[in-house]
Amino acid sequence: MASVETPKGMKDFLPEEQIVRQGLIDKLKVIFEKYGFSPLETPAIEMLSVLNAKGGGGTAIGKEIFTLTDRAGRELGLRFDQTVPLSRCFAQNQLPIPFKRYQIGKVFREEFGNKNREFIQCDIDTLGSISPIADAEIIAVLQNFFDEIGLDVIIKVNSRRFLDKIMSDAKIPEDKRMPLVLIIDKMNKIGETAVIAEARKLGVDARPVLKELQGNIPEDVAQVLKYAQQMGVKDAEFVPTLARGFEYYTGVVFEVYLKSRPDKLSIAGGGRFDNLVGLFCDREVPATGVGIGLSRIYDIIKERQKDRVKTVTQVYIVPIKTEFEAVKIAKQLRDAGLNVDIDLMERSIGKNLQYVDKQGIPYALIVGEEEIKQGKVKLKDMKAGKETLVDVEQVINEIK
RNA sequence: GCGAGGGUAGUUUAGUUCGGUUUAGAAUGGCUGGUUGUGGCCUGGUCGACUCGGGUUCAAAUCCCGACCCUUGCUCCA
Repeated sequence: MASVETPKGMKDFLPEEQIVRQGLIDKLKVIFEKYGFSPLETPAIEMLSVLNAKGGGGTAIGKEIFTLTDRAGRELGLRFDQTVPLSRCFAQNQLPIPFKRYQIGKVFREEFGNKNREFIQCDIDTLGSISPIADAEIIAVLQNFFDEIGLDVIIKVNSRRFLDKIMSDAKIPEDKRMPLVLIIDKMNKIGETAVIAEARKLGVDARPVLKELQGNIPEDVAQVLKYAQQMGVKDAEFVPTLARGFEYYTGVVFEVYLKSRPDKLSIAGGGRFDNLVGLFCDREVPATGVGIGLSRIYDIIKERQKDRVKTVTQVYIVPIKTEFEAVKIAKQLRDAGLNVDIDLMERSIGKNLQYVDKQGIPYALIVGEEEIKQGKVKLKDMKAGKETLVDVEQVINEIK
């Protein structure tokens, strides 16, 4: 027998789980489209040079890219996010601005911590606009989605520009700024003392920077929050130590955390990346967007999921020596938009009902010779245990 | 990648202390029968495991070494 194992960091999602995950995706799509974002799909594999474009992923991500080589010797890599491919795609095509798109797909990172090396990211981005309304819309989408799935979150907002200005005012050498930003980013996790200690290891005195951070809310963040509130956002707030790891961010940045676990992993993150698209073409294209960590959100909500559904089937047809008539009834129901399944195992009626019960299918449709004679079928509500003799039209109305 | 703890059927697990008393036991699950006009209960049968490789030994799931994988902390990020 061939061995059965999935590669490190890759896993299967059985129907029971995938139904939940797809439900989340469906909700996201509706909201994305409500805000005027259209679907886009880019390849999972990109030229390595694209993924490695200067400033593309930053130093941290460089080593995390899954790389491969095709037979012609071309150096390729699996996308580690969807923002870099988006920038490449936009630069390659003549697209009108603002270009608002969403993309839901798998991204890959060969990370140390070995957990999910493959995970789903749901991205929305707006290219071509410098308006704070564009950033506010992104935040509003986040609020809308997390409200809908019932997660209590906090949306932290800050500005890279603001951080950079403080750094340069404090005369932090250019090459130390990014590392220092990353240390400050850990503030709410490790605390101020540890941040100062780590910065000292870097050869930098973080104290004047931290002091400056206590100042007023930066103008760009204020603008975005103002519009966001007008759009109904209530959980967003200015957090001066938020920074985010990618180097390509240039302005406002935001990150979403569970209110109950604000020091844990973020479940969505994004911001302005006004220089990224410019790496792939001659003109400057301002941009803002967010990546939502669907895999992580699923991990959170799966624990509160109780009666888990194992199938999407709504009604299961149990023929009793009436297979020929039954398949036609299945077609009628399917044409009416129902999810219909029919016995393929030639099981007895008892075994069929056992199967229906175990799968959690809400209705069984018993199609016997007696019913056929009357031009009817017997609809069984599995939960209530009640049976009614009805015609096919009524079945459709009942289940819908 | 580093530190710590683990790895027994699809899943949860007994057995590992102190090598032999076990054809590795159970529960749950899969298939199937009791039950070709009625499921959830009951009951019979059946399927299915010691992560891999080496070593010690008369004898290894059990002890030793190595690899791999998992969990957790660090790290990183969605």
